[in-house]
Amino acid sequence: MSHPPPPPTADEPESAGCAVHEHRGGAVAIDPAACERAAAIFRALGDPQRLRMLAMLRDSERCVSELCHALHDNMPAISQRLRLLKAERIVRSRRDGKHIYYALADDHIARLVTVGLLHALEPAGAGRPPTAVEGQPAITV
Amino acid sequence: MSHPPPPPTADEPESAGCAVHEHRGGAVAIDPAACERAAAIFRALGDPQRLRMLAMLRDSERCVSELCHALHDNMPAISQRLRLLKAERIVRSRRDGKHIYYALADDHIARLVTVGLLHALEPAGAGRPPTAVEGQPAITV
DNA sequence: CTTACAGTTAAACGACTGATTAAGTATCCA
DNA sequence: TGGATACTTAATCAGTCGTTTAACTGTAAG
Repeated sequence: MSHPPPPPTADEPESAGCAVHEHRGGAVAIDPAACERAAAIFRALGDPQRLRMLAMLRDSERCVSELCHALHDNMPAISQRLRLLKAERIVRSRRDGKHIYYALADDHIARLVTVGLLHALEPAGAGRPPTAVEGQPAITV
Repeated sequence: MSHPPPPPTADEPESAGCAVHEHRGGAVAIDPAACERAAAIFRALGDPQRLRMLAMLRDSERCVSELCHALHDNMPAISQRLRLLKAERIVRSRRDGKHIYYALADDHIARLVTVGLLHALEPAGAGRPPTAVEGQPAITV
């Protein structure tokens, strides 16, 4: 009792209240806005149906009917997913006559989809753990 | 009316019912299990709080108290998130006395986190669109 | 202008998620 | 053994997400 957890104020006090035995410097220097945006992208990728769709679009652009047929789903469902993906600027759309063609917005998305799917295909602990020693060079992306 | 959309049977008929004007071969050859797994990973990354945590763990392993302090959140909340991440085999845990240290499970996760955050930092359409012409070499990851 | 095709939008509803509070487990030290 | 620290688990509950049905918009063809 007697020390309720401090409400999430957005500063970085090294004061008491949280009895951590021994702190490293606390290099939290992560841009919150970037986290928010990246999480939104990941969340949009975090659905099997949407991911399948994106995996298809990675190869080439497709119109909605094609996606419907390939994914065995009805048009409103596909359209809703496309709308969500477009709102996150993950896909682009282009009209051609009666058809609307969708494609990935940029290469980064394609890379994310590919890396994710590759990881999913590999055995459980394929990439050896990053050895957790601080001071190793940053990941080269 | 008069042609209700076929219920999602799990085969791939090129029969009628879906009036697509002109199909490409339909190279849907995406492993559904891989999609499911990859989507699960993306979904786990798709939360700002969890992503911040993973961004910290990318640098070095941390115990729960450290994460609580750095992220300004209470322990059960952190613990729940860690549990979820561990269930998806995204983080590993190691006990040392009274403390439990968490780290990323492997390099792939670190790469995904890094790529996602980098993309989020860049301006809107930084990676030029992948030109959508089929036949270009596969993305080299 | 009317019909058919291609796609979007709206609204309702069930399922899942995430935060919170409280209680429980595990390890160390005196 | 008792207490304190470090962390986990359980249970509740509000908010969010995704699917579904139906209605609506836009384009081309006759």
